Amino acid sequence: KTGRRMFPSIRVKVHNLDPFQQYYIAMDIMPVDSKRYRYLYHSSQWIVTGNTDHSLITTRLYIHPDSPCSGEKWMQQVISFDRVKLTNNERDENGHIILQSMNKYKPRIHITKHSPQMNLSQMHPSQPAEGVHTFTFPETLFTTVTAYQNQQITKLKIERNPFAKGFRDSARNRGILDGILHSYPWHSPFNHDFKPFAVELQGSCGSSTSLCITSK
Amino acid sequence: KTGRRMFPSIRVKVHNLDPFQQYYIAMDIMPVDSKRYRYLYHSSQWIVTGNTDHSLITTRLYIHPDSPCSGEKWMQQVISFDRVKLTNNERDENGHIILQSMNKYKPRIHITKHSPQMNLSQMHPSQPAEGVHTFTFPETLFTTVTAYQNQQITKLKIERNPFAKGFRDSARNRGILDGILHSYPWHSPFNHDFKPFAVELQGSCGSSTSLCITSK
DNA sequence: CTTTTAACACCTAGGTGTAAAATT
DNA sequence: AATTTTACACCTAGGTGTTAAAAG
Repeated sequence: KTGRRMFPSIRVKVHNLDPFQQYYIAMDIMPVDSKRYRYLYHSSQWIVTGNTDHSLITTRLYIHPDSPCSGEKWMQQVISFDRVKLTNNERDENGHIILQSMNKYKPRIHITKHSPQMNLSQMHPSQPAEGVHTFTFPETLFTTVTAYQNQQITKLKIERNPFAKGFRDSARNRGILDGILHSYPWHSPFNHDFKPFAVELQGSCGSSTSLCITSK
Repeated sequence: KTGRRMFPSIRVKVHNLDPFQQYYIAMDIMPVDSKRYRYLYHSSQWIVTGNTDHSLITTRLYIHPDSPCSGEKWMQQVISFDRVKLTNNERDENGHIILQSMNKYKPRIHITKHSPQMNLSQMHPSQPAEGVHTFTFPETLFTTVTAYQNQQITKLKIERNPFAKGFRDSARNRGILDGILHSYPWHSPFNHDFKPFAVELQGSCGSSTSLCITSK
């Protein structure tokens, strides 16, 4: 039970940080509703099949391994969350993010100044903590699964994830993927399925501060 | 030019930290003298062949990747520095520790409380900084090389380093290593050679504070 | 019936000493 | 002649979807 990475991983760029200030950057994943879904293969759509009580599980926070780091260095790089791992094991002891299968989720990015009195555990509750700036991107909404429900997603993963290279059949899939990639350039959990998004969209910007974050 | 790990890696246990205080733990490597050495194969010993000016190179600090971390968690685990990398490239830009070949060095372990006004760069100069506790272990003294000078060291590495398993010839080397291991249970750089040490020795203890560190 | 688990072959990524070549 | 660099085969370590079995 080691957990699984998300495949198209979350990658962001940050702007307008204070170059000389130290910051923590972290990610967590919030449910978008309290519904459980099922995929209808013949009609290629997700339908609601029940309810989920998310209030029982504490959301876990993934602190970016470069934290803490100066604003200058954060802004120089594309910040990748490709090492974050997801699990559906509610008793997980490896610090992975715990999600429930067949539910919809959306990742959040948190940025906060590095100060000793700031407890990182203050970052992830639903109520925003003082001094923590949180950003989400609508296009990163995804549905968790333990087995792929959609052959297009499977093909996308095999073709784009380097670790799945062993399943590539370049001759057969050539051309087929082009249309898929255009509408499904994104995302995933333990095993997964997700909504399309438009590439190069701007993410939400914190208007009350000078922090700004962009999806990349 | 990626640098090389040290093989028997530095592994320490710490005691008497404040469980609720945050600490940084780091390592650097100091020259033990200003001499350059050569190995005499026929007499199996190192002799002085010249001088080295270490004052031109700034010592680099390897901050343990778990830093910063609470005293409680530091004390729970064996702290391993197996990921530190050494290089002889004076223009290295990967943050590796820069050493010169055919010289003698000794690693140092630094522990300091995590406070925002503490600049980590204060840790590694020769003059100890305020609030930084430094420990060394005589048994970890080693000599740097680019090619092994001693067949016993080569055999030790092949037999003990998991990444060198491909060179093991269990039939031929069986028994030969026993005597070697008893007198050479230690250490290494880019490529390397090193002095013996007695296992289970206690390391130096900071008597002016309650910090205590033990080689493990 | 649907969903989850576990073992698996097949990859990426990177740490070894070796041996030949290059450097000094 | 001594030392360093480079490409290499051979490992460890770990991330894929697949598949059959297990669980519900």
